Amino acid sequence: METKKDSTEDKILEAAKNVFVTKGMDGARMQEIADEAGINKALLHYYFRSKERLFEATFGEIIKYAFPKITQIVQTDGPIVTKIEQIIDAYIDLLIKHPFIPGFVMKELNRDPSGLFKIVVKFGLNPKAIFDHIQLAMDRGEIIKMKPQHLAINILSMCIFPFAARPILSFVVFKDDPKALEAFYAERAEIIKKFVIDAIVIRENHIDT
Amino acid sequence: METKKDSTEDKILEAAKNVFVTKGMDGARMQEIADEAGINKALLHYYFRSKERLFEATFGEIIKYAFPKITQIVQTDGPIVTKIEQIIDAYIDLLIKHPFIPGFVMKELNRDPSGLFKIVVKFGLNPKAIFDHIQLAMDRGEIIKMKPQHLAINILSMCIFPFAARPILSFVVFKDDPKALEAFYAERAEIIKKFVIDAIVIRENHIDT
DNA sequence: AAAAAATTTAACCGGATGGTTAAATCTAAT
DNA sequence: ATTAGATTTAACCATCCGGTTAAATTTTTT
Repeated sequence: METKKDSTEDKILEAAKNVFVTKGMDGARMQEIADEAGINKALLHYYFRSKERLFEATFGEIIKYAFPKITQIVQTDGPIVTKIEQIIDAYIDLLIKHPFIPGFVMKELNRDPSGLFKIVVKFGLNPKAIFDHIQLAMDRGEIIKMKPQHLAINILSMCIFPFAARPILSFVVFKDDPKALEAFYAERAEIIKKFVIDAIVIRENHIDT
Repeated sequence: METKKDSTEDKILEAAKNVFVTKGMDGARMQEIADEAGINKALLHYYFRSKERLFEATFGEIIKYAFPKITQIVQTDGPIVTKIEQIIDAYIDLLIKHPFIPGFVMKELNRDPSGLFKIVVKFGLNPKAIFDHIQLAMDRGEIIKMKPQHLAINILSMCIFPFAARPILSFVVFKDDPKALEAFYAERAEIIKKFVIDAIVIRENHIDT
């Protein structure tokens, strides 16, 4: 199941990713990572001196997929509805490819939120720019008015949560029917897009607050 | 900050709740729980023989708040829109009182999904009944049509996710302004209700699929 | 071929941690 | 007052685990 270069470092990072994502930082064992990488513990420390460093390297690899470049999409011109659709498409696409990211990121950021600062600067996250953009579209009358944060979180919630709560969905909603679960995920993009648009486009009988 | 009977067992459960919720099963330390309960480790094992048992007891206590009686609300008669509003109100109310439940539950169910089975039977969770109920309302033309699972998950997502992702919201969106974050949470119920209703009520210019 | 780097083996250290134990002390019920 | 249960103290054990080390072996580079 290897993907890129088969170098030992990559094998380690790949193995670490698997173990850390399923077990978390606390639950992960260096020995298990070594086993999964097909090497021994000594070599593991030979490459990454400590569990801490290995985790940080792995976390960095994973977090890349967590915050896609929505800023890029937002910066283009065109109706905001189109941009929202693009963002939803991009996000769901990403999450279907990396379904375990949300759970992992939320778990670890809850454990130790200190890493958030690095992430924000590293990815140049600028939520304010996005919120301003949304606000502008609202002022222009493109969509109904609400605090931009609420709209953004509403969209992100519907995209991310179903993946973060995958075990619950899997067992409680789709009683151990993996096919049905995958089909559900595949439908999400279209569903969310329609849902959001129906909620925010302005119509005659809209009670605008 | 004690609430109910000040019995030792309650003190332990209260302390265990705090520690387990913040540190998780793996990260929690028996010594820390004993300290937090104001007792010693020996007495801790005197009441709950092992960490495993203590965790299970605590988890049971916590999980009670995770799946509120939406079934009750659903079973009443009246328009489904009203019921949806009641459910959102109930859920947000609950989450504001217990903001750390979502993160904890998702973390632990991800770590060991085996506990889900017990929960489902214990609480008599019957999602199918809910889905059927939604489907019926759709067939009656009360709201637009979509797979009931999507509607339910959309609503739950917008309710739960902002709490599960609290650290991200706190730092990235409301840069260390706790007041703003609390205000945001307080607004959620109204926002979600309006959002959902605007998305699902039938209007003339609705493109019904 | 020689040198350097990568990898293995296997043992070990030390600290943290879950759990136990035995004796002593305190508290509440009989 | 006696007794049983609750609680403390303090030491202890076994295990797990992150990390180290030294030597041997293999692979790669020069």
